[in-house]
Amino acid sequence: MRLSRYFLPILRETPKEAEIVSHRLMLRAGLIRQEAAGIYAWLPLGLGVLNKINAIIREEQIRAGAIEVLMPTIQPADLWRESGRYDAYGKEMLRIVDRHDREMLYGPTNEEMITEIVRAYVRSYKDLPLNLFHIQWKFRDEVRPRFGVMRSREFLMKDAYSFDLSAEAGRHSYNKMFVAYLRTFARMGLTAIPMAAESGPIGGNLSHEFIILAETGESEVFCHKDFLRFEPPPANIDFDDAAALEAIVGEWTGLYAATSEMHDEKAYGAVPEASRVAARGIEVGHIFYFGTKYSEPMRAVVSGPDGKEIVLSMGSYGIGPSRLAAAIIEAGHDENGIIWPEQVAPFHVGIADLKAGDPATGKLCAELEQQFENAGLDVLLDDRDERPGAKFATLDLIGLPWQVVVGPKGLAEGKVEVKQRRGGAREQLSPQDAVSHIVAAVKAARG
RNA sequence: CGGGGUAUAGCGCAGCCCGGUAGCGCGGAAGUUUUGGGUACUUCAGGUCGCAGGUUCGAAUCCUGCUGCCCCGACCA
Repeated sequence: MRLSRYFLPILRETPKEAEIVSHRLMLRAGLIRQEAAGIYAWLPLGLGVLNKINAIIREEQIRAGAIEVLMPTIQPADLWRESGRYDAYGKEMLRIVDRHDREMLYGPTNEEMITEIVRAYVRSYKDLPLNLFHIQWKFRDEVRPRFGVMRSREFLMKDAYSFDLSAEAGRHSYNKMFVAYLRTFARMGLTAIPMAAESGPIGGNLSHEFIILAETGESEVFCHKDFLRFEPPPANIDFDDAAALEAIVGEWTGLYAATSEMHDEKAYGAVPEASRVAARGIEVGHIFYFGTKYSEPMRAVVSGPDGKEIVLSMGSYGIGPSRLAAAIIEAGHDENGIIWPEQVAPFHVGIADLKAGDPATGKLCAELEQQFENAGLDVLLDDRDERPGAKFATLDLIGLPWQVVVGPKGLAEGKVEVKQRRGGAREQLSPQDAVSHIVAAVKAARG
């Protein structure tokens, strides 16, 4: 992609409404634009990140056996009357009336709808277990949206819903998602720690929040230091091996970890002092097992082997991709801008043509661009007629993991400068070495 | 929803107290200059001063009402 033909509205100054670093950088780097309180448009660079996050989530959901669907944003109120949540939900639910005076709502979540779908088609125990997920925009009319897309009213959400014949099978489904989440966040370059959680308005009795540590996190968290060294489960894990999954979950829940709401001073005190971590965290995922909370009132049942009716056991599993984009920035930035991990970077490499219009630098830049693209990397070529300083500042701000600087000085010696955004290390390499070096590094990071 | 702010050019702000018809920096356009870490200078374009009403010869400025947005708290993926 040529920057001269792209849409990258970067801001030199920080809009005053942005308090936390991810919000500031998302506005400055041209990722998002606020359209109303807690409602954002995603600009090309931001959408690029969001799509990469979604792709990782989708891959890991499918790996764990979940199947993708897409449910609407607008739902009929009657569905929510069945579960009793229409009156229970309160003002956070955006209620709307259509031209026929039918009561509708902009969905804050989809348990009722997925239960309606499953009960309509699934009649036999042979059709289970089933886990359906979707990635869709949701709306919660927060009293006070803030921190940009970290706590917005409209937000993108991956939600998976599991259906099982028994609580025990439901537990296995829960564990599948638990393990999938460990892999998902690790692949985004994040260390997410599962913490015991309140199940809130969704209901249920088994629940974990996945929290990443960040100074600007919204909640106070306490955990054992060893979590920061845990390795995520491998890609070839057998999701049908219930015992193996239970062992992994056991390992990841064996050490103390809790948010302030669930904090137990006594249990935390039992952790050796040198291993205690008290920090702030951002919730990026939340999983629940809630049994028959919705299937019972909504009559989601199947016939068992003996012909008797079985009420389905359910769980739901959320990840907020839009919030994750901000969380990843909170976890990776410096004074100059964003530092994207390779796996979610909107472009893997940025090429700066320091003398746009010069035939020699232009030719080499075009060749480099082509070679990176041939290797499957996403490339942004800054071919604008700008001063070198402006190009360096732009590349640092938007945080692409690798920068290749092509200028007349280096070219005279047959070299280009390769800079790694994280850490800032720079070296002079031949164009060929630059390509192979970066391609190898990106492939290694992608795993 | 309680408390506190704020609204003037794309962004950041001054002007308001003491009413006289709008300004600065950045950004944008044109040009000169510069050429490896947001260069310097010149010129230009761009604003129903959030909206509605009122006071006044005259309102960005004073008064009333409304709305948007932000911050603190409570709440929350």
